[in-house]
Amino acid sequence: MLTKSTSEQDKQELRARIMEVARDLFVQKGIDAVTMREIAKRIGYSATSIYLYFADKQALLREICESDFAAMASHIKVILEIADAEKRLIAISDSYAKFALMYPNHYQLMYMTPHARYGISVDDEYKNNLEKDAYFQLRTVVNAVFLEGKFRKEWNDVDLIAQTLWAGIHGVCALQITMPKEDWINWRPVEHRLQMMQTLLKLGLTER
Amino acid sequence: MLTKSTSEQDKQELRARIMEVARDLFVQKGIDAVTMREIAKRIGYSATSIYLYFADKQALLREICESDFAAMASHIKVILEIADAEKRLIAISDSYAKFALMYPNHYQLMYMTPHARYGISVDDEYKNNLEKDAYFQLRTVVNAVFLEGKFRKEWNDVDLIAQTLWAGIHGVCALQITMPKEDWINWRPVEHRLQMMQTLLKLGLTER
DNA sequence: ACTGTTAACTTAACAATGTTAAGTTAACGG
DNA sequence: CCGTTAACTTAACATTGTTAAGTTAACAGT
Repeated sequence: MLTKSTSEQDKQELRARIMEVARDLFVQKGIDAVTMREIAKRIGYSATSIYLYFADKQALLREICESDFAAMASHIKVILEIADAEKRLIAISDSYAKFALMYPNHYQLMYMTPHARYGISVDDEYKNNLEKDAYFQLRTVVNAVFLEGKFRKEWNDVDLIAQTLWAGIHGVCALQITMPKEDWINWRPVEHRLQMMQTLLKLGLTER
Repeated sequence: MLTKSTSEQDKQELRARIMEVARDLFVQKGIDAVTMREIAKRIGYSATSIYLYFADKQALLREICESDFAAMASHIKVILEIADAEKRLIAISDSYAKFALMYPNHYQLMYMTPHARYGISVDDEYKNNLEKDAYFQLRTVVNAVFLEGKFRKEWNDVDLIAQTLWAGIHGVCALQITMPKEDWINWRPVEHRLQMMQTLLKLGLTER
């Protein structure tokens, strides 16, 4: 406002700042509860300035989502270094859940918001990419364990296995985020629920 | 509009009609995308008339949710007649998933919307009630199976078991609803994923 | 049949929202 | 130092949830 972001770098920085502030607000108050004017005030510009950097609110949201998908994948990526495939699988599941519960609102944007409704569509760059696609990471690890012959014979569809594992962890996290303390349910600690889910899935997959 | 709803019965009917129409719109377009004026137009009254029957949009939403919780519980209730406890458990899980996938938008309102954010809080009448509380129904059946000694010894916390089972089924359904066809995931049919989830959980819970 | 009274309903209005169009002004090139 | 352009702002619009102020339908009593 005092000075204009004229250089390419300044513009990129301002763009990034808008995304940061917007994500914080989205995450804190919900997408529809955040106004463009509020975002603008926080970055010290007028509301309409945002439209110089993003086509509209939806586009802003979409970019935030994409960047969060990447953040999650990079959060998980270190796991892929682990040598033992089975340990890798446990670790990736832990890591996924940890991300979900540490950043519940990011997670909500990414995996609990009906994408079609908000016009979210992920760029191709994020698909089937070990760096940027968390599902692909999981599938890859599941495949490694599968190739080592660690699963019961009846489980021979790697995609099906990965998707079921995903659903299990997602279910625990999503319920925790949606109904964190509905008093009529005698909730057990989310860590216990996660632990149990992992154990059940593992027993079902591997024990003979 | 031509005639006024003066008798108690007329008023109740109009109230119910508002809820019906509003639910249809909510599930079809999302809560925030539906305007009071749109609901009003469909019932043939002015927008402000809705406020004669519901305090505000949030209150309307809350009542719809409550009524849907009851609908689900009643959908599940017939299951409780099944004599064999283990079969009852399978059936309740099938029935839950069936409801979720048959009425994805109801389900979304009920179990995938952060309740706090929309000020949803369920009336006491729906809690710990075998007629109206689906979680309580599940917990009851889990308890019956537990008392028959069908679970492995290490699983001795009935709430924990029920919550983990719930999370498993919920995870499959919720992912299906949120990302029904994201093309970069090689989705297996949701029926297969459900089947596998149930099998894994059962193996983990019962097999020695 | 008329007339109040009341409760059901409508219209008008408000502040707030996303977004566009029209103005300003800062910065850089000459 | 001036003119052009791109960055930014102000003004404005249609739409939203909601409230306040009006209208009118229905029923009760004469």
